Amino acid sequence: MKKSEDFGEWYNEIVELAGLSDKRYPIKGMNVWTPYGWKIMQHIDRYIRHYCDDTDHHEVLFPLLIPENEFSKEKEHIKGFDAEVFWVTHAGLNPLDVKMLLRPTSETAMYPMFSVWIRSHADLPLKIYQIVNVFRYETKMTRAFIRVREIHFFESHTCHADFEDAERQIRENFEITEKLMRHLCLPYKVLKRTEWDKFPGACYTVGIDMLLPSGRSLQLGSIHQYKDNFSRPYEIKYEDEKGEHKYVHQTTFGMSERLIGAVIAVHGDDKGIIMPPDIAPYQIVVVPIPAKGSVEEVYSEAKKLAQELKNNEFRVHLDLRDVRPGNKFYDWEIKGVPLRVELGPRDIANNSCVAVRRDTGEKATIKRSELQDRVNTIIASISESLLEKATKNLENNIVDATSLDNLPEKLIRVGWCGSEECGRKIETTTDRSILGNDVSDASPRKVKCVVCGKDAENVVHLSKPM
RNA sequence: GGGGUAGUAGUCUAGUUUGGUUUAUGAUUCGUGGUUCGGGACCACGAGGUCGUCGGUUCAAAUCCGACCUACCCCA
Repeated sequence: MKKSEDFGEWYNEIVELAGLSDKRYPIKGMNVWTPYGWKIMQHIDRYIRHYCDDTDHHEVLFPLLIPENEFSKEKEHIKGFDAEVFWVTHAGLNPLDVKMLLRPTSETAMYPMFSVWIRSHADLPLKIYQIVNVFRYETKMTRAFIRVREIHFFESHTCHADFEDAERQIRENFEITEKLMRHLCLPYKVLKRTEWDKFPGACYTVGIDMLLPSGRSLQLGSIHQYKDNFSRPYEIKYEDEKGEHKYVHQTTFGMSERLIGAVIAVHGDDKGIIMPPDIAPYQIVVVPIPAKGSVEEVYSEAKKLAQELKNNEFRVHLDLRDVRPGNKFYDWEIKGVPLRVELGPRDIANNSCVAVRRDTGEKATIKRSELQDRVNTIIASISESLLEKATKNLENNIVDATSLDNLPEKLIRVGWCGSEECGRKIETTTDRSILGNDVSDASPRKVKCVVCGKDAENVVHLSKPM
């Protein structure tokens, strides 16, 4: 189980051993969420709900099925998704006149309703989101959380009076992303996609990208400016103060279960995964160390200890299984519980316990009277150091290049004049994709286009996407 | 998009070359009882399989043939 030797194999093995998902369900790319993995996802969803609600988005739930005629209204959009939809062609024994599809994303489910809901400028902005599963017929090899056919994700959809207000929404989405990623201890890049790589139907697309240990990039989410590209075919109009009828401007924002894949990939080590404390199903596991003659005493003290920690708002698991302590240590290390607290006869005699950090392996003997403070400090420090380590790692894997020869398997930055001709050339000669320029970079440097040599304003990131 | 390899208890695996005495092998896992417990314990007894699915060849198929499903790999 060496992470550095074969990342792909390590990843599959860890997902299975840690009990995050079961891929034995007999449909390709449709895995079962097992309890431990689902708990992680629910913690992530909880933060998504919190930050969406906090910014006046409202949660909704649209039907899974979309009729074919609604799906077909925006022509770029169908072109982009046609090849990867699952169709419902029959109801009972009867073939359907109008086929239905399993949503690959919900624009075409929601927008007919938006057109009914929105009448006046007073109805704007409309900001909604939902947390659902979507279906995409992936033909490539699937991988738990990273490439699946049934995807758990959240999508927010907004409608605005004009382009500027939609732009404001996109800036708000960047802020939500930052807060969310902080809980996951994940560094990331916000990169504006090329014209030929944008979401089908969008005016522009911004990707939220991170880097895997293999050197490939992984897109964790995306934010789209639609302008009025969808509101025209779907007739989403409002009447402004002057009585004029105008089309709304729209945005979407989404992130998926890939976030879990990223957490595993970035923080994990040879012993297993390491859960960031904010999303860990259990932040602390209490392992009693019984000894001949003191079993009852150790167990009852361990129960007290666990309850004490629970009272201090930690998510705690007390492991009373009848297996040896060493066995439990290995199990919880694979599952990545941030902090392990051991309690044996020696500790009881000293009125203390032993705390072991999952990320560094550091052991500390803690007086029971100081338990709450010390544990608080350690948990906070684990979050900090996970983010710090991951950030350093990302920075060390970004390389500025002035030519396209002999590029390492990292995130490459090069100058690009912005022309499609040069862009395509960059992609074909390097066998990489242009992920785009960093939208958070406020002071663009003067560079030359790596292909034509002209002055360029775009410093774009290249990588091989997962 | 094109090609390749594989599928035998929860998991890994022997057996497939050359169809027929292996009761389909072994380990692990699981269950019960006991001794244990500060980094993967041990003893005893027990449980677990339509050999991926469907069809074909044959007196006879885990074994040969075909399709499909699934997993994994390589190339574009």
